[in-house]
Amino acid sequence: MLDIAFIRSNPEIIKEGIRKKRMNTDIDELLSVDEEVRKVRGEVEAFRADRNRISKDIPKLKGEEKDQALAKVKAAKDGLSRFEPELKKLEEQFEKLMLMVPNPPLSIVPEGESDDDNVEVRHFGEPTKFDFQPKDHLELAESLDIVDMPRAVKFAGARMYCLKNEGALLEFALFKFALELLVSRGFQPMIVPQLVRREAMIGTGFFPLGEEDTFYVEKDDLYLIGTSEVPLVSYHMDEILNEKDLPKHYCGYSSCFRREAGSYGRDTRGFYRLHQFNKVEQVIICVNDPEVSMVEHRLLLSNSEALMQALGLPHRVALACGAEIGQGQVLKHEIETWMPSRNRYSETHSCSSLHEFQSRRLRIRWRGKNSKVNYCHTLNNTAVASPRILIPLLENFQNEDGSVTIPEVLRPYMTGMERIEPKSK
RNA sequence: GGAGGGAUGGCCGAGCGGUUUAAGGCGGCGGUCUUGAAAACCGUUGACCGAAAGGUCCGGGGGUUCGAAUCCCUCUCCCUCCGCCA
Repeated sequence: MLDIAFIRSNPEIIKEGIRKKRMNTDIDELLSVDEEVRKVRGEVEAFRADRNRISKDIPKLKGEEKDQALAKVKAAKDGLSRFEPELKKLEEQFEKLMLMVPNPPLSIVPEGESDDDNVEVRHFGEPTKFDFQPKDHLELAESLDIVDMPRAVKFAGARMYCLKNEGALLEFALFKFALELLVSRGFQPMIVPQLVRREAMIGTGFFPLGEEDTFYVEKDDLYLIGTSEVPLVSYHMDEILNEKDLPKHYCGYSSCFRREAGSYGRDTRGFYRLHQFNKVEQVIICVNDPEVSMVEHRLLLSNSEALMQALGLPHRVALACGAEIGQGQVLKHEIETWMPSRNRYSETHSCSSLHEFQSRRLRIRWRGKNSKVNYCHTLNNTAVASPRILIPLLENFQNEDGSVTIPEVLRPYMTGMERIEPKSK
């Protein structure tokens, strides 16, 4: 959510942001409702002021004077009953429209229509060359006996899977490694609720636009999170934080659930697009200074790059173009990792700055030395998400004999194992 | 699931129909003192909308009343006991 005062005085900046993000939000409608709300609110407040002023004197009055005062209050109340329902209706409409307004992207965000227009910032390593015919990750995983998709689909439906044997161990190894790396860099590890209230979904900006992509538990009116960003940011909802306690650096581990509505038939093979996966996510809450949050953004990015470098996975860092940036984000970098079977770099990490977008919705504020209260900035980035990360890991580190070499940094978490060997059938 | 109790400013906590303009404490900020700090003392300090006048906010929503933090209904959450259970 943005500041209505800012929208009011800079509608062209908002409209330009909408254009750059290739969205279609009607700002003029919002502004006209805003004007109407303020007009009607003025009426209502005048009647309320009347009522309050007259009521105050009533206990002191007697007889005819009292009757006159009561009549005046009645007139004010009649006025209120005329305008209050209208105000309420307008305010509801206003709130609804405010939730739709996108955060304008920073000027450094490139123009573009799709991820083909993302701009590479730097890269690590080179696309892997094979002197044999490489297998894709699903073939590898099946021959290594570390996955069972058909059985998962049998009892849980499409886009479901079971990781087994070294696959299950590998996932735990990745998460343990990621958590230890982040903890060593001062991030606070968190295990968080994976079912949340609607408020948290709206507050973090996933609703109302992303509602179709979310699993809903109707009986308890709770939603399954699509990322631990939701609980980690909502954690400080309705709080006023002290400047000395900022920035907050969190790393949360959770399962993530996504309906992937509208993606039928896309990325159906293997580990790329699934209804459920696990992820270590980084979240930062800091003061609302764009320069400070830019420094934090770079920190988030560098953490994930360090992790990918330690794993030895070839990847590139790309600046996401306008159309690829979500409603609330002002800046997004992706880490795209080389996936031989796709013969391209594909997204494994998404690093976002949201400025005040989430903190305004969740009322997360901070108090500075001058006692002034401001909204915070929030940021987030993937540390590692599995099984998607297993695509480049299995594919890039496969050997001609069908085995897969385990990255050295993960071996301590896998009883020293160096390779996963194919199982003979 | 059953029975009771509760939710008040950044935090703790009083108030239970009209000088509440929400007491008091803690914390924050400013000052005195000090080489500096601590302690002590003095002052100051709720959030939101509005250009202002003013208005709104005592968990959310609704109601009673001339007037509600205060009374009634309802929802959510927390605590205690019982039941069930990992």
